[in-house]
Amino acid sequence: MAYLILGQVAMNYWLVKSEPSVWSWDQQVAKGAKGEAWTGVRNYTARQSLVAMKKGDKAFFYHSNEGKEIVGIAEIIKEAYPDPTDKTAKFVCVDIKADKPLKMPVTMAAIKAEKKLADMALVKYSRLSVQPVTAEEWKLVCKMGGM
DNA sequence: GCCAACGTTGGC
DNA sequence: GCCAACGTTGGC
Repeated sequence: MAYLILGQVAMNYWLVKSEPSVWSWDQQVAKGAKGEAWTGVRNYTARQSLVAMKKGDKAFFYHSNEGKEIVGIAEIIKEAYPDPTDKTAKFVCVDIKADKPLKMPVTMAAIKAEKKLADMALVKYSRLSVQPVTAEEWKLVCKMGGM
């Protein structure tokens, strides 16, 4: 059932992945409140999530390949618009800013070890770079991250 | 560095 | 529209 908080639909939660050698959490933090365009997504499943993102939604920031851990929480500050780096004009991007780091990064190993997180897209669809996170998953990962 | 998973491309 | 070949992602 959908419910309302102060007249707004409850926010949605997401997870975005980046190889830290390409774009890291620290680089995201350095961009501050004005954030940065999350470009380069070239997968239609991931695109669906980008389109569904609303301003104010939160997203886990995951480091793939190196680290393999959720390191921080980002906030969507601009909803989907055409990705300027996409010559085919089919794909979109959003702008995100760093919100806050997790006190303790939550590793892929820790997520796999937690039975309640077995259905996370991060585990089931390991190649998907932008994905939804349920409110239950969000809460649990935050707790594991010392938040 | 390997390779499984899986999305995309292109010949038919 | 099918499907084999190919390319990419990302965990290990």
